[in-house]
Amino acid sequence: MPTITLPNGDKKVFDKSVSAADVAASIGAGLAKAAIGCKVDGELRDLSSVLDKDCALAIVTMPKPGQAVSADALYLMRHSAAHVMAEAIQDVIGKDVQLAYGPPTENGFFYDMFVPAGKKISTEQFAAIDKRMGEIIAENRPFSRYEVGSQEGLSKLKAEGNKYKVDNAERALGMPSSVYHGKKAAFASGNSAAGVDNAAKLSFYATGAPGKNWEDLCRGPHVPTTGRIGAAKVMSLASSYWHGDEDSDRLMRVYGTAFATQADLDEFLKQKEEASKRDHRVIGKHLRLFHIDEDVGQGLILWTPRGSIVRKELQTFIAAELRKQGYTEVFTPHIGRLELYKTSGHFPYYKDSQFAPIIERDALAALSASGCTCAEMMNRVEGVAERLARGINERSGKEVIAKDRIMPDDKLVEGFMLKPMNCPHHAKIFASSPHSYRDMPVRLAEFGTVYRWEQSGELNGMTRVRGFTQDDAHLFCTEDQIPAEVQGCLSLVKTIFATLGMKDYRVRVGLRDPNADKYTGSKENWDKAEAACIAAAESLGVSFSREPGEAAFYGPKIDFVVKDVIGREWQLGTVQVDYNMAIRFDLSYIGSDNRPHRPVVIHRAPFGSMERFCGVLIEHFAGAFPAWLSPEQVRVLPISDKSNEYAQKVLAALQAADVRAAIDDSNDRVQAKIKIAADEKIPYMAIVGPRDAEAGMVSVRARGVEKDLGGMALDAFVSSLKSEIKDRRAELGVKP
RNA sequence: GCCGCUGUAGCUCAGUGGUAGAGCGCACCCUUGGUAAGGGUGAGGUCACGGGUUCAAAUCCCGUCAGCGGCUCCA
Repeated sequence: MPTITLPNGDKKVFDKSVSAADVAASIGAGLAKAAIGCKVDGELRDLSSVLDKDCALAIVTMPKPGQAVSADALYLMRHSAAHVMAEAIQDVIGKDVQLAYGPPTENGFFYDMFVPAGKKISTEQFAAIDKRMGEIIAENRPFSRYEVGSQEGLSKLKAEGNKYKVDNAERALGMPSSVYHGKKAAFASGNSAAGVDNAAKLSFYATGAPGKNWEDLCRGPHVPTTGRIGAAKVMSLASSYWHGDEDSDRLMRVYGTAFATQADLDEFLKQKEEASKRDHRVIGKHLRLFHIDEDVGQGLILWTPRGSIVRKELQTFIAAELRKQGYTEVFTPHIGRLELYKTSGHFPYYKDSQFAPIIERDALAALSASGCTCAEMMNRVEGVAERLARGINERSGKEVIAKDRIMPDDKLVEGFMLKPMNCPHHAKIFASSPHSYRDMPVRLAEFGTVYRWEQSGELNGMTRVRGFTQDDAHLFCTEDQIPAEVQGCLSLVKTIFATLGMKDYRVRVGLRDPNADKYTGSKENWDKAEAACIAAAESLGVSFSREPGEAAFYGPKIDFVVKDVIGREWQLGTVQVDYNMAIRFDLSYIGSDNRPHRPVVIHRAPFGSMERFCGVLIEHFAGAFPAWLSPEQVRVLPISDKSNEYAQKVLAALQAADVRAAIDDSNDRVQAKIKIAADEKIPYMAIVGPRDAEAGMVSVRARGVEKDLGGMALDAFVSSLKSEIKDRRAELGVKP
């Protein structure tokens, strides 16, 4: 006798168990028709779910025309569309394509599958797959759920010979996987297979009739019939790894999406296309902001004159803020000896993500004379590295700290490394002179360029590169100073985001994993540092997430993350507390007790890197920078040659006021000049003709405004613009 | 690094086995025009690079490099 509570609070009592569809029908024919699923006590379920006890029920419906589709409805459609796509692919490519895992995602769904050798899925088959999906949807076959006992289900899947589905089933049953033994196997529960109760069920969904139509192991839920999938489309291909484990099987991931209506799908595709026009790689080329040249190398940014202005303005801006906060500026070279990185721990441990060492000339000549090949040379370098990694002195057999691990008579190949981080150089500056507690904190800032060997497939415009300049600083402070210093770093980030009008970011506070013991430093220190990070994040006034396990092994951190136009997330600013570096470099300061103490180091980069930040900023503004950042702030447009002379006078006045201005004295008509300047996102146009010349005026146009603002006296225009630039205003505000 | 796709003029792209194309941009000429592209003429290409198949390759095949979308990674 279940009592069903509806979202509006109404209660319905039934004298026997009913399905959610029955309940919908009892409310109204319209609801029954629109229903595609339900939520029972907050859990999304099939519409056919049987309700045999009291519960709260909400019916999930297709939207009415003009109504927004609910996230639950989209989830059901996309989860169902993944089945339809998988069936279509098996029809088009072959039944021997083995399905692995196919969940809904933020904008659609994907299905990972193993494609046997000799077969492949390519975009050329998309049309055929789409067509077959359309047919399956048109057939309006029911999604039929059936359950079998766990042992029976497992035998069934094993007989089908698809180890991925066996793995899924075992995970669903809380068993350790019998087929996957990779590095991510640990998450399976500790139950033994023998302990699994056959009363536990596995659910399957047939797209049609069980035993007759296509089916898949799946926990559901789904829409009632394929026809309830409004519109679906296969989107793209990628490779993926089973369990995300790169040592494991490589799978093919097929992405698709589904929407309630074809119009929604078309709108989604259109939005994607519009977003791609804001892409910093597209705008950067069009506005000549940066260039990447094959001959220079992938992931290496060439800042063109226009882009360099944007970067320089940002650097000038932040440098002024740093002076206010008592930073001192330093300069350090782009390379350092391997010794330095043995101390810091960058070499050899992270050699896969660094450029190969630069071997000294004499060593290179000696190696070359002895017939040493390049490969052997690396072995010589890395042979040392291996002994270092073992941390054992081969003679004494004792464990030693990093620097002492090299035996004095070791025929070490000397060399340098392109710096992957600035901190070792800064640590050496700190160590170069004694410090009293009275000097602390010592804040060393540098726009330091670092180089990292990112995997080629990971490179992306300005946002993921192999050489980049961090607006880096290291704050050497006492334990007590951590909260105030972290606070200061965050206020810097806040100032930057506020000045640029960036509101759409999220903040992650990386904390210890409570169950791991990989962390450097005492528990008490960590507690204090974590509390300082959380308090600082709270003071930002924006929501943030606490992420246990996301701390670096050397300390907690606060990261600022923004999305690009395609929806990918990029980390920009970061603040990290580090207990480790001072130990590695044996840094100290003299306390009031006249004894040496360990400082704590805070690494921080409010922009993150100039490259990534500018890339994100280009997309944020769609290339339409505020006046203070614009490479060209005003373009002077003479009506005709007859006004060129006055235009030159206007240009000179602007330049004398440090305004970045240019003149368009081509023989285009003024209409064309306006179009060109608008395309180039120039903030202001000063149009001058004989009338303006006579009155000492300019006719002003502001970017984004359909018609001209009217005439202004030249000096009023210049001074108004100057103050807008000086104040770094985010909006264009010059008005007659 | 992995999977799929792509690489033709400075830019955006057409060209699918038979003499390399368009628009924009650029140069020059005409036009001297008051608010989102006036007109004409012209220059510009080892069709990413290296092999192969073929009488013949931008086009088909193999390899390399680079770009794009994902995966993995990101001290």
